[in-house]
Amino acid sequence: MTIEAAKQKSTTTHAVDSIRSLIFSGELAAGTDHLESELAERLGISRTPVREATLMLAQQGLLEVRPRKGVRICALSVKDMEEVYAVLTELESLAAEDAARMGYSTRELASLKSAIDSMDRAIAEQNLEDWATADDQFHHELVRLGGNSRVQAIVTMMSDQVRRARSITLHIRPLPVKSNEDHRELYEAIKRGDPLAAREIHRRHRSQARELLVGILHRHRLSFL
Amino acid sequence: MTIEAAKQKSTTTHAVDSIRSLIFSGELAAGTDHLESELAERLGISRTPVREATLMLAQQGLLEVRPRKGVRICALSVKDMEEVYAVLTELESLAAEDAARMGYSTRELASLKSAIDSMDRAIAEQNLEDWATADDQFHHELVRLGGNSRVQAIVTMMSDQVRRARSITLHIRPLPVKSNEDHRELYEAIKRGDPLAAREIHRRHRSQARELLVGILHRHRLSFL
DNA sequence: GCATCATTTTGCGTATACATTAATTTATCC
DNA sequence: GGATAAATTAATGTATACGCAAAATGATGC
Repeated sequence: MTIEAAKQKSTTTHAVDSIRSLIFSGELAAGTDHLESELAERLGISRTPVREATLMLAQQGLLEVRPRKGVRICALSVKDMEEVYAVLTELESLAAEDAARMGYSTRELASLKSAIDSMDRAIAEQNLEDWATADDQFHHELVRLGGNSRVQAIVTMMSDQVRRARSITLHIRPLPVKSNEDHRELYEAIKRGDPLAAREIHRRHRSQARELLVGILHRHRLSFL
Repeated sequence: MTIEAAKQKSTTTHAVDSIRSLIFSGELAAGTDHLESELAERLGISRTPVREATLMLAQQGLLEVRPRKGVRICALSVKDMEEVYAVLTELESLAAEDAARMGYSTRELASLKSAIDSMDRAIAEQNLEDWATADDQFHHELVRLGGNSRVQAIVTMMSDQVRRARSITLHIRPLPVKSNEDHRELYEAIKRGDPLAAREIHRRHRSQARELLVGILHRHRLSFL
């Protein structure tokens, strides 16, 4: 572990991080309402940074500000997940295409490779949490390599929503073995500089992931989470 | 014109709108810095709603909050415009595809058609401002018909950036005649329910628009605006 | 007993006050 | 004269105070 100066965050930043965590951990459950004053007290800070934090999180689609009713944590319907997956499919495919066009060296692709290896290991050990973490890392690396900062920002936002849904669905879906074959194939396409192949491989990958997830949600009657 | 109750906006909302306008009109020029207190005084309000507004606008990519230096209005480099166009190309093409899949009636496509007609008229009259307005309307309608609310939100954000660049480039570029042929062709594809054609037509359209704009920016040495 | 109106409470939006820290200026030392 | 350090200023981040409007509660009339 690296030694880092304890970077002092502003209270507003702390509020953003804390509220995000509370949402992801489910302590602020989807669909529930929470007053500014309640959140402020919970975090031991005043309403001002809480307000600023909620405004930002609202822009990010994690909650809704409803005057006098408190902020409502966004519930994710199946339609929401379909929307999110559609956006991710498009933008990550673009990133894959762009990444393949960049002519990255093996060294520059090391972190992508490393993410894939981590996923392999996690699957071998049947450790779903590790797999999910590595999967996040893979997708994050992919868009980083794509080099479009706006795509990165959007994908990060959308990935947040996927992560929320996945915390529910992770344990009721099959081991994502095929998923990893796709990732390797994509890695190869990027390494050999084949933009169109990279694009199509990832597009297919995301489509299948989308259908898998939507299928699960429907079968388990998880229309909202 | 419909009679509407003058909806009373909150001061924060007013601040967001005002600062946006000031940015679009160029009164807050790209690359310039502005203190919270300066903006507050300018708008005749306190710092609180200004802060909230700037935080939101920062999330939307229109400005950057730089502690102790004031907020900096984002300058758009050629790379920025390329990024924006890349995102728009992907997401609008998706919207076109989805719209074609919806099986909309002629009546439901009326506003799209109307936008195209407005563009035709504007071109005939060589009225570039009207053309730009109609073009915005067209793209807005297109993503609305696509039915993905996240795509709509993202495209709206990106369109803001295009609009800023366009206010500079509008008068130094050729009359967008070809552009309108594309729009008609897309309209037809959506009407007859041909998703793949709709997707490809719009993709091509956006690619060309992107190359046109980037070419202009380069030729005129407009690396930043 | 129910509806309507008055009253009270609550939560939010905004302003303001205050503390903190970065930037700037000034003074001092070599 | 230049550099360094102290002092001052300035801008932000945060807390608090306040007024208003919506919701909730209670009272009154029928």
